[in-house]
Amino acid sequence: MGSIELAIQQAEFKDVYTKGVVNLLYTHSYMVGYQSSLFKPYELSPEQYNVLRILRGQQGQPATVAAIQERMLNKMSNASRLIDKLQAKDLVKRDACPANRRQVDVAITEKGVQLLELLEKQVTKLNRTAMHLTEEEVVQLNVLLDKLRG
Amino acid sequence: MGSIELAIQQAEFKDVYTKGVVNLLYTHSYMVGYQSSLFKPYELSPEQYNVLRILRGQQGQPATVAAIQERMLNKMSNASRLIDKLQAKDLVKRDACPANRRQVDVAITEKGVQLLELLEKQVTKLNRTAMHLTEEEVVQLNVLLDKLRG
DNA sequence: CTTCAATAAATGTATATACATTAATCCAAT
DNA sequence: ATTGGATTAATGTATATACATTTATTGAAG
Repeated sequence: MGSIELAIQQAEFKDVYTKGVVNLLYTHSYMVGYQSSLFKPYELSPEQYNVLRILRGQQGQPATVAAIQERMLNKMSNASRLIDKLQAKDLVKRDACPANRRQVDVAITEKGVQLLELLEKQVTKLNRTAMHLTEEEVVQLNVLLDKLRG
Repeated sequence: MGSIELAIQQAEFKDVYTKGVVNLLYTHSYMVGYQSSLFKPYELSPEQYNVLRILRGQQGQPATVAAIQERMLNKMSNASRLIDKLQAKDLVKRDACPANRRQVDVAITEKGVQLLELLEKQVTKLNRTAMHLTEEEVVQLNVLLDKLRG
């Protein structure tokens, strides 16, 4: 009996694909649990953290709300309101985009950069310790996940 | 540039573990998107579907709310209210547990079994087509995910 | 120039989730 | 038998999410 069957106390799966999906959902929940507890003291959700990372990846360039939405891990979440939260915490700032007044330029603030740097160290450490895999196995996992999505 | 970097337009990851976590979150969102659209016509969430599966796995035996909670994929979600929803749709029923009146026996109804059977065929097919992996690769993925959680 | 479809972001609204608290019941110790 | 801590489920409450609608603006076609 594999460990996913044990974890959710299911006797057996109909097929490996179904098992794979359940395993993916369950493992996701496992990792998000870890991350959330790390972010909690800073009142940041995992996706908020991710948006800060996206913005810092811009090398100082701002990004439009739509561009952020596109790069978010959870495509369905609401970038506009998520940015509201980050702005309320002074981690990002919004500016009217001069070239196109429909768009809004979002950029990470100095405070955001500093929080991100602080968190990043902890996240990196956490990811290593929470994933009980060797580097080679993680590489293999990445290959499989990339292929999975086609 | 691997496909996860392309998908979220990120230049490069600091390390493979961080990449692995992001890849996991992103792939999860990909699969949930598929599943949700399948369940949508039946006004069922993926976790509600999962609870129906848990109950049917009981071979007719009811399960307590706590037992269901334990086996749910998302440990943090609220089993009690989720069961409310299923009960409102006549897919499960609640009965006082005679042995221990604090507990509530939850069981799948005939209607629930029938909906589950209908959905299961579609889910099985979807899982196969949405996961662009061979059987061997899925087996490998399952091994890695099980090991990941330690 | 005016009109109108397309686009970008924000907002409305319903539901789901996370987490704390409450209410009922059980059971062990006195 | 009574008390008090532990357990079980339900509920309260705030926030997040999913999805539709609205508002403002753009740019192309007439």
